[in-house]
Amino acid sequence: MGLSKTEAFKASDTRVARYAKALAHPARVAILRLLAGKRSCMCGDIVDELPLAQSTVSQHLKELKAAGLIQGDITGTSVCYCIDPKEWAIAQRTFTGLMESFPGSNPGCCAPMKKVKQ
Amino acid sequence: MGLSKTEAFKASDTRVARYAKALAHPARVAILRLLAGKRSCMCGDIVDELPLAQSTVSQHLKELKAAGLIQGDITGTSVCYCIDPKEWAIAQRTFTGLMESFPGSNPGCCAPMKKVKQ
DNA sequence: AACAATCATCGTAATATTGCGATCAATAAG
DNA sequence: CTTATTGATCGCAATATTACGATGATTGTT
Repeated sequence: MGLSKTEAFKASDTRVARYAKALAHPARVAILRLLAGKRSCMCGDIVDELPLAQSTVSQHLKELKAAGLIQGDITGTSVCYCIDPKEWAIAQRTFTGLMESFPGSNPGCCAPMKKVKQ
Repeated sequence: MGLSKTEAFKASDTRVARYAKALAHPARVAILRLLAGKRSCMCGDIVDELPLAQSTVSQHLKELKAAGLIQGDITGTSVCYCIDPKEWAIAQRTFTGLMESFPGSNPGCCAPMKKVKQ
């Protein structure tokens, strides 16, 4: 079906998935790194840095914006995109919250016998 | 086209995207939380906990395994899945590495004038 | 050997994503 | 007013994802 049954899961899991989806493409990660590093970036500069067409980059920016991670302000004919610090902090906590829920080691788990093939 | 031009991006960005993709579905996040919490989990238990068919869960497990985040060991007729501590630590560093690349605030960026519509 | 249980895989359908060119809207420049 | 420039949006094509039922393979049980 292709339709994620998002409603049927816990809100906390859905939130992780939402942020993760925003990071699930190298182009979007690259964009975020550009914005995080330069702390300000014109849309045109981003397009120049990536091996993608302008329309494609615009779409990725749209997704990052939908996820709340970035915001864009119009300055004349160009647009300045930058990271939304508040949302970024939430995303950071969201990821560390998941990652730290694992104690760090798995003592008695999965006695190392035969690995499943798959 | 639908084919991610993965080759054209930096390896570090692709790595983030790979882990993020594994977390980009609530069901997979839920699975990881189950494994992280119980520190050992039979496949059957996971299926019982999720509102998805067995074959669908199996597919999600396959993706998590492909991402390296979990491993599965056969015990008789059932399979014990658990988190791969080593890979999990790498993923953790990968995410925090990205998230911390942002200083935390955006002083002079994007003078708050008109927000872009989109 | 026959049967049940567990889980992977296959086939299929519905939907989402990725990417591009073309076009549109808005502002700036002449 | 006309023309660039910038960036969003539309429409399309190719591919990926999500989900399920059916089927297979493996192991345990009778």
